[in-house]
Amino acid sequence: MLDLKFIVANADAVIAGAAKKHITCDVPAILALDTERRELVTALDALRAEQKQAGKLIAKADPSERPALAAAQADAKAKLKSMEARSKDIDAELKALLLLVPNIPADAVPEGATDEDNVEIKRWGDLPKFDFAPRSHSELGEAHGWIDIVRGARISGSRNYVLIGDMSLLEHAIMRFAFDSMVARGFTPLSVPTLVRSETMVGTGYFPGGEDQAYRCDDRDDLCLVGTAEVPVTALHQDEILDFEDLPKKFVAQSTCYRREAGTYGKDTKGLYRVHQFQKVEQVVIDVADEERSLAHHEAILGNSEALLQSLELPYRVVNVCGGDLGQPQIQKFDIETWMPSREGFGETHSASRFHDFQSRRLSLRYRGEDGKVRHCHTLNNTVAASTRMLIAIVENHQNADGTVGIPDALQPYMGGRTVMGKPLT
RNA sequence: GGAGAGGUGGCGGAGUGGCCGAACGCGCUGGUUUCGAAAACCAGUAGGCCUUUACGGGUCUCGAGGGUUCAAAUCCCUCCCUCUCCGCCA
Repeated sequence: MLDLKFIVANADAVIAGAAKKHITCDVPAILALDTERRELVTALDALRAEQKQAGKLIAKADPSERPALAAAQADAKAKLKSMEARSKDIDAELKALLLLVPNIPADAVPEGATDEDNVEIKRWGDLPKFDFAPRSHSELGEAHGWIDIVRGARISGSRNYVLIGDMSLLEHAIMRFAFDSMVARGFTPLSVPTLVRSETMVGTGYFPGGEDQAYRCDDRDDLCLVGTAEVPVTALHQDEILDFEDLPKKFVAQSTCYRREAGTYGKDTKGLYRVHQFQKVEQVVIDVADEERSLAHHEAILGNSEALLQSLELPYRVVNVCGGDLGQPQIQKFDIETWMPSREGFGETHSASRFHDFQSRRLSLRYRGEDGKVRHCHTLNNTVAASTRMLIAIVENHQNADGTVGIPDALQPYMGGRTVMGKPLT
């Protein structure tokens, strides 16, 4: 959410920002409502002041005079009531409109409509050259009995899976390696709820707009399953005023992630690429409202994930996500795409976002600055490792001609010291 | 799921209709004192909104939302949350 005062003062920039993101929002309606709101609040406050004074006079007056004085307040009372009702309506309308205004993308965000317009800014690693026909992770998974899609679907419907044996171990190995490496970098490990109130989904910017992508419990509980630990972690200090000495706060959390993937029928149906549930280690940074510091954090959290991919010996590229492919809340986003031989291309594995105070304003996440002033924090986050897409990349990139898979050095300690998984396929 | 208790400022904790945005204590900040520190003493110390060049003024908020009243932290209703006991349970 943007600051209403900021929108009023910078309406053109807000409109231009929304256009760059290809998102529609009604700024003129917001301006009109705000004008009405100001006039109303001024009048309302004056009336309330009168009312309070009158009340105090009644308290001091002789009891015999009270009924008459009280009766004289009837008009003011009625007027107050209708003004308050109107005021509440305006606030509600304004809030609803405000929640739909997107954050303004940074100048460095490229113009564009879809992910095809994202701009590659970096490439690392040599693409694997196979002197045999490489197998997809689905083929390897099936041949080794590592992945069971059929039973996954039988239990839980399409886009569900069961990992078996070494594949399950490898999943745990990746998650633990990712988690440990972030703790080693000074991030505070967190175990958080994956079931959150819809209010928290609004606070982090997923609602309104993303309802179709989230699983929601039934009406008995107003709870949603999160699509990422970003949600509970960013919301950890909501409604608080933090001390600037305690910032930045850097968190790492592993969680199960649930995604409905509505509207993706027929897309990426094979294998583990697009699934309803996976594990993910996520990094979140909360800091003071300083653009330079936010930028530095953004580079740092991007670097953290790059380091992970490098130690897993996986080729990847970094793209600067274009305006049209940016979500409503982000100032800027860098995606890391890791090479996946079966796709004969790079597949998105990481997403590093910078929000400035967009989320913290919704969450009422603030800090007291050195000057004593209270401001909204800046927030950022990035994937460290998402289980299924990492599994795809590792298994496909490190496969051998005989169908075995080399375990990257970094993961070997987490795999009982083994260097290879799977028996040679005939 | 059943029964009960409770949600007040950074924390503890008063306050059961008007003088309460809120006693008192702790904490924190500034000052006095001191060679320095501690202690003591004095002062200050929530946030949102409107208004004002500024100083300031006004208003709202005592878990959330409604209601009663001239007037609500205080009375009534609904919801949320926490705690205790019982039941169930990984």
